[in-house]
Amino acid sequence: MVLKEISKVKKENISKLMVSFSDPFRLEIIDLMMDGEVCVCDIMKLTKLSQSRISYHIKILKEAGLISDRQEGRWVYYSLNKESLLLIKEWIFSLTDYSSNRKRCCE
Amino acid sequence: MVLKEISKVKKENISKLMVSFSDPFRLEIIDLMMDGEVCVCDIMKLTKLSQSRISYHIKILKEAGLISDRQEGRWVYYSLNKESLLLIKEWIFSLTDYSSNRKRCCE
DNA sequence: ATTATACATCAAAATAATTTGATGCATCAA
DNA sequence: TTGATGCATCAAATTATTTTGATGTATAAT
Repeated sequence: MVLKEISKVKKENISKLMVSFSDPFRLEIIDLMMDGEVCVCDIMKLTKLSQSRISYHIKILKEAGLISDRQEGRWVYYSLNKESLLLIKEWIFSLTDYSSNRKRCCE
Repeated sequence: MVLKEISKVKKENISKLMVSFSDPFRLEIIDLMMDGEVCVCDIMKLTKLSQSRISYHIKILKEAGLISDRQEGRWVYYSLNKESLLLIKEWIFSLTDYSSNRKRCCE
């Protein structure tokens, strides 16, 4: 699969996912989620970011489809979304596998 | 490998790479490079972006270490940098493979 | 009922990224 | 050596993102 063969919808998904990866604090949050579900309060304890700041970044991640949430009482648990991760993986593969047939331009 | 086990230097590289992926025009440029080397003039023809605008995005990609350049006369040819792609690949793997040992938080 | 907790959302302020148009610097052709 | 081409770089203007602090909503404990 080559990037340009990816459907427009998928491309937009990938674009949003990449934007969601482009902030260091979001990378930190993603990092935390690799150990399993976390709630905002956990992230507050572990990162010292303010609550609304975390909620903001969570929203970006959610809108990119990267994370899912699950409410339990007053808590909302967030976790990484496998499908999105696979989409990214697929895309990265298309990037890394491209270059067997590279050619010189302007010829 | 887990994200938090990645060295600080690598993390910063990944962060820069992700930022470099976070713009739709840069994704387009990357897309073009998947067919092989391109010069700015090629990108101009193929995308209708202005020259300085392309140079700006090229600079971001270059500073992230994602692309390499090669000058030939008046032309500068850009191409994707395999090593960076592998770094990303490694990172994505750590993300997708994490979740076998997920646990509930706050326990 | 009242109060506290967990989180979302909002508007304003602060900060950062992008675009534009101009200028500069090599390289090359005439 | 003059003029054209390919590209980099710059400052200013534009646009987008992030942060902050306040307020709102739902849940749950007292």
